[in-house]
Amino acid sequence: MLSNACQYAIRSVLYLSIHSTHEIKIGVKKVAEELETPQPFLAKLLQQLAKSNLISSVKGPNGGFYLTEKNLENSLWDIVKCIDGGDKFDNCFLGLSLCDDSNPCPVHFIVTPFKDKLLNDFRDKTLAQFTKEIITTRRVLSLKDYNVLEKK
Amino acid sequence: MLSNACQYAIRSVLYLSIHSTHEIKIGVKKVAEELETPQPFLAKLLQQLAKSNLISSVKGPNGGFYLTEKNLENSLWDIVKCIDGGDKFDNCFLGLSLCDDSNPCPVHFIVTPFKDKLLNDFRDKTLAQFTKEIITTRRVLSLKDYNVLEKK
DNA sequence: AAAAAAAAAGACTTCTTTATCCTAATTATA
DNA sequence: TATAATTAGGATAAAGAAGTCTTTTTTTTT
Ligand code: FES
Ligand code: FES
Repeated sequence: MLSNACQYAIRSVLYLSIHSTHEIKIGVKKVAEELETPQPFLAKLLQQLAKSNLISSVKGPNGGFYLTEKNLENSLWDIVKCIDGGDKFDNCFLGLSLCDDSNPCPVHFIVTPFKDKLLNDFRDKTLAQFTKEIITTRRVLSLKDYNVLEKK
Repeated sequence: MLSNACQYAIRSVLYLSIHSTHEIKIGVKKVAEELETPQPFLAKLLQQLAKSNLISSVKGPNGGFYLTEKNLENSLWDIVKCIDGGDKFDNCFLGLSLCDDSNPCPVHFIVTPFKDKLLNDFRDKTLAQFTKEIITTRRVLSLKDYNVLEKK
């Protein structure tokens, strides 16, 4: 559904949203390590997000990426739009050129409620809200330490 | 979610399920035209489906593809398994290496109910049942004539 | 002012998916 | 039996996505 790139981007922004502030900037290297994503590829994505003012960045020593209060007012949907484009959820699940209630494909009414719900969630919640939920409900952004935990 | 190839395959099988019988076989050319899919590409897919005994075929004049009673007992999921592989729905929506209730990503509990429902629908209904539904509820497999209809 | 650390930018490579083309094998029918 | 229609199979091409590498620019620190 979402491209690889977009998945990386979303997880990165959420990561920054949790761990960065204006004072604590985080470099690509760190983010890529924590999320286990290819570093140079992620760098491109963060650049693109920064260019679209979805995240903030500062060059030079102790520089890096971070989110401002304003950045936190954006939604996950803004990230998807930036990386994958805004028509990502418009397509018919079976590849019809148009997804439409009046010409529904055989799985249309199974798929659309879900798409609508997801789209709403992505569009209506700010990153700030989303992040708060992530923290209180202990959602994970990386399975980096999963094996370690299992070994215990 | 599903690959292009798999979407074509599903629509083709449903098309055959509606329009073909042992007596009425349908060639790739016809199917590709009706569904507006690239012909040689679709040919490959139908070959693959035939090889896996999901559809039947006969060569030569008046030959083509069709579904037997037995073919109709298969499910959409069988088609997905044949073309995209059986792990298609296992992946985490945000790209974590594992999708799992005990290490849920931020959208896990939004996404999984849908995936489960879809997977059940795909797995539990036979093509025969599915097709019956398609006919009684007038679902569409192609928007070939959509523009024509609009023009009227 | 120099050096070092980081992001920004662009060119390039690799991999996967999608799609096409050509030839062979099979079968009905004239 | 010859011919034509049609699937089967293999090789190849084109496009897009994913990922890498190198150079430039900016900024902090010494
Ligand atoms: S028409 Fe296929 S999902 Fe809406
Ligand atoms: S863990 Fe991400 S969708 Fe299940």
